[in-house]
Amino acid sequence: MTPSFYDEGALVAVLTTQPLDRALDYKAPEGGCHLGAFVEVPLGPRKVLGVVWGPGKGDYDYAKVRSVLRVLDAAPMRDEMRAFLKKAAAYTLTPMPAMLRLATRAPGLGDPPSMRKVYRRGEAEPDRMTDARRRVLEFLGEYGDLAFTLKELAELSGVTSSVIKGLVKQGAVAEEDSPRDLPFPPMDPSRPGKALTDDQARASSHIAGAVRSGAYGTTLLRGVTGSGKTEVYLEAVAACLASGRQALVLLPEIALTAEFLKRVEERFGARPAEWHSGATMTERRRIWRMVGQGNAQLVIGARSALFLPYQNLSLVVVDEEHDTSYKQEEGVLYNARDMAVLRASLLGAQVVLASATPSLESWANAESGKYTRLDLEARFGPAVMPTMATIDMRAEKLPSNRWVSEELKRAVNQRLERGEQAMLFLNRRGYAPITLCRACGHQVGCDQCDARMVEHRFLKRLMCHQCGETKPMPTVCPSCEAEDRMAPVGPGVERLGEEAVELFPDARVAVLSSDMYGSARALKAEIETIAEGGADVIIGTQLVAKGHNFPSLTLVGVIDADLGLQGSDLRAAERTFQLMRQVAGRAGRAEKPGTALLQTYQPEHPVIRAILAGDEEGFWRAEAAQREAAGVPPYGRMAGIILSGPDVAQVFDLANALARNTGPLQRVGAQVFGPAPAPIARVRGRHRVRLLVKAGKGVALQSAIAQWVGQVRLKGDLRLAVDIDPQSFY
DNA sequence: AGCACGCCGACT
DNA sequence: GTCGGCGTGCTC
Repeated sequence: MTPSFYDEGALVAVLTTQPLDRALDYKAPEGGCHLGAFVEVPLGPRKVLGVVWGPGKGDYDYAKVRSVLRVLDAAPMRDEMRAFLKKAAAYTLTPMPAMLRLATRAPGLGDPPSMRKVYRRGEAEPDRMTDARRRVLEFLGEYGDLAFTLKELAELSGVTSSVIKGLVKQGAVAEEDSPRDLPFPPMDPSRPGKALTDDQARASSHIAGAVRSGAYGTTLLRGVTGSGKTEVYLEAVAACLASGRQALVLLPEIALTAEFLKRVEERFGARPAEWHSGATMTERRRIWRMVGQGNAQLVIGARSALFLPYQNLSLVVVDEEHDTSYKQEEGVLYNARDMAVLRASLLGAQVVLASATPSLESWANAESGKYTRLDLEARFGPAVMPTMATIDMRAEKLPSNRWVSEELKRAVNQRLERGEQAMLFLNRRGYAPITLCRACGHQVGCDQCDARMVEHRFLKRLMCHQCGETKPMPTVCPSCEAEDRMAPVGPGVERLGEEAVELFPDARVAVLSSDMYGSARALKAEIETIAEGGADVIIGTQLVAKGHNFPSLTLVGVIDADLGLQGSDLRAAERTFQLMRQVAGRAGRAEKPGTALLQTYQPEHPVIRAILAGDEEGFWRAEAAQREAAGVPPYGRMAGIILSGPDVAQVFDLANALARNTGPLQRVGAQVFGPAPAPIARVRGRHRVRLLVKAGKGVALQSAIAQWVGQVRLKGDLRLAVDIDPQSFY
């Protein structure tokens, strides 16, 4: 049993955020420290953040052991959180310091609570009363004992700050210090929620009961778009909050919309803590501290919100659980959906995985009984799932550089006549995916990566979708120097937008693509304007499929339904199925029934047929059988090893050395494939080589991989990253 | 991660 | 002779 308190001078092991491979011994500071305490320790000439991780090992020259400098003003990290970080690190093969960095992603953790001056009504009366002074005092009188900042008070009472300063001097206004990081307003779970159908009520009371039980459990909440998944899990959140415990709702970053937050605010009467990449440093610090003090009951956040220091977390909702953005693809490679389940299992908390189109992993876990499955079949309100049909593009005789078939064009025109919206979906950003020289056939590629550059006419530049590098559109071929022979090949949303303007001259056409707006905020504002009727024809990439509501949209045309089917990715079929279902789900959400038309060259393809038939169970079963036969996830295990460095030969030498010495892998019956150049073989000037490891389901893959890659030493600028359960195979 | 130490090329 | 390149190693 580890002691939970260390007296002054006792040896403690401190895990720091510095990339050392183990915790270092320190002496406990004056006054001692708790296990899990956030501390500042000396490391060489610097002071660094750390956490008291346990008793010191005592294997270091005692004369050299230094003392913890101070204990920070934050609640100690809980045992459960330390266990979570350890298990997550072991699972993802991430060094502990990197794991701790994830859990301390807020600035100024060591600072004392930051204060600011606030102003309220004072005891005294001013010597002379003026108009401006009267306005200030009347305003403060109206708000009783509330305090305001100088800026707020000046603006709200319509005076300059010097008037207030004058009143302070005379004691008519009191100036006091107040902590800058204020608690979040309490949520009120007793406010009435939306009326639930029987189906929804059953689901929500099941989850609420599980939350109250205080035991771990995961529920897969499956429901088509508009079936009321959000209402159901918000009721479970209400039950959790009502019992005085914390709840977390994870969303893909893009789905963290004002629309969603408004619903939450309406349900609980106050704004929850919002944790996302756009949050300012001040907001981050406030949320981190308040979550740790139990003064933020509900957090709505993107994946990293899972690493906040909750005190009594009892429910984690992972909305759109199939969304690939839950997988962090840089730095610490983790899947927030899986880590949510891990954290909850250590806590005795409930997880709700919500999706219209679950991942095959979650579907299989429900099939095997690891998760409880709840289905919401009835669509909320009068709308029904859209009618779906394919358009066989083999029969179409489209002129070159045209992508919209006659049939789709007619369908769009029909909607326009009725004053409804139509959407053309194409999952390709930019104007054209390829820029080709008509004289020599040269394709313009990125100088830093091996990716082709994509023309963005909107930006008047070529862009690399791998590294973001841009360059001006060349007028002379970089290869054969022929003049004015560079031509765009293939469709992108911008080009499709041009075609739509020609085909539908009287319609307002809007192109929605993530790179066309300066910020996520601007993009979300634009989506809202369009949803409210600001456009007749919407051209969009993948982002339109995620969570947003277009009430008068009744037709979705998928320009290239085959796009996701090619390629070697084992999840290609699943992705296409999910994306098509989600896009189709955009149509006809309100009173008007919708139609989805899929342009395809492979109308007989099993995935396309499954989408049309709406036979989801059939699709999952067929897909599951194929994956089981191939021994791939979720019926087998995989890991990717990405080696990178500035010199190709060196990177390949390292990869070959690994591929030759697979002893630790063979002992567990795992196979290695490769080395091969990664699909994008060069990114930002670094060459990338990939090895794939495949193993049986019950295999201790991580320890075998750790032993295996531990055989090589990384010299110079070579990097090795292990990706457990890779999502994309890049 | 930083920062020091140390071992080889072009300068005063 | 030395200034400085960045490869290697250490931090309790």
